[in-house]
Amino acid sequence: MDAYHAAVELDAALRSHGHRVTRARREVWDVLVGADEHLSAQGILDRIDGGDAPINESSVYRTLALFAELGLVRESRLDETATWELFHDDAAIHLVCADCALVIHHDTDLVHDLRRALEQRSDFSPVDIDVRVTGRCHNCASVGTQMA
Amino acid sequence: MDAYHAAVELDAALRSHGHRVTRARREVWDVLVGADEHLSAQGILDRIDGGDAPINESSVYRTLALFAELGLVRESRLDETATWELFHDDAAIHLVCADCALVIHHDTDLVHDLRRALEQRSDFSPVDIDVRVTGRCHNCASVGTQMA
DNA sequence: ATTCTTGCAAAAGATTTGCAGGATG
DNA sequence: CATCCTGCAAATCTTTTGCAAGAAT
Repeated sequence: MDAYHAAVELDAALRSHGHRVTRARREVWDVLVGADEHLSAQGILDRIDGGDAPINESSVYRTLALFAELGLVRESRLDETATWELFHDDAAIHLVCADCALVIHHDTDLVHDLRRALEQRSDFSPVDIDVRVTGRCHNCASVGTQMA
Repeated sequence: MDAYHAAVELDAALRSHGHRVTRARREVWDVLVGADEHLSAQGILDRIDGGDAPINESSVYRTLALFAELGLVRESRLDETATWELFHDDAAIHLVCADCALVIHHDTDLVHDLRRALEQRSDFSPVDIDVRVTGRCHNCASVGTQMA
């Protein structure tokens, strides 16, 4: 998503629900659009500080809550602190290295399989599927092997 | 797992790693063995209070951290507060109702499939797979239908 | 102009930590 | 009896909230 379309999307999403377009919201949005990873509230703040005038912590939280409500972002609680990323409706799952905390995005249609399987249950209608795999990335795994 | 075997397992796990068997650890363990759901630290405390002398909050946290380190329990962060349950190496995934917060445990070997698929990647060795599905349970889904 | 948002500071809630006394091996 | 654990209270950290001033429509 390029900057122009990102801005238009934010604008439309906000206005169509009667919300105002403010600097805080644009800044947070820009950071999320530019991020290749999920970011914590602090991570977002840090990346905004690098720019011009700072945005207050609480404004970031309020903005993220609003974005989530509008379906623009998704909140994860993979770790002790919450993180956010742009919403994307794909089959990505997260592979988290237990040693170095590297996060790999991995696409697999097993998520779709799982969704299909769940949809056949009469007692639960799935909406959101979140898969987190903990393990060891290539680097950390090979370090462990050398020590053995 | 009956009470006898549960006690023996805890005893062995602790002693084999040089840790002592204390009342706090037994109490927390008993609660977890008897629980049919994941419990928060507070939930564990509440269930202990019902018994005899109370156990301190911080002891519960320290105990849970130790249990997790020994692989006896698994910590989840499905919600804003962490919850714990006995470790069980099965294919259970969690179905969480977005409306009433009901949690359904669902067994599916798609988790094993996913593990197998991941093990073929050269760059990541999976250890733990955690699947959380948000959606609507039968009850809440039918309420939504009636309103439409 | 009106009402929505922000910044600030304080509050709230969960989890962690230091330390002295008590329990365990 | 030497050391590990616990309880207590205070600290820490993330997230939330009230309120007056500032910005957007």
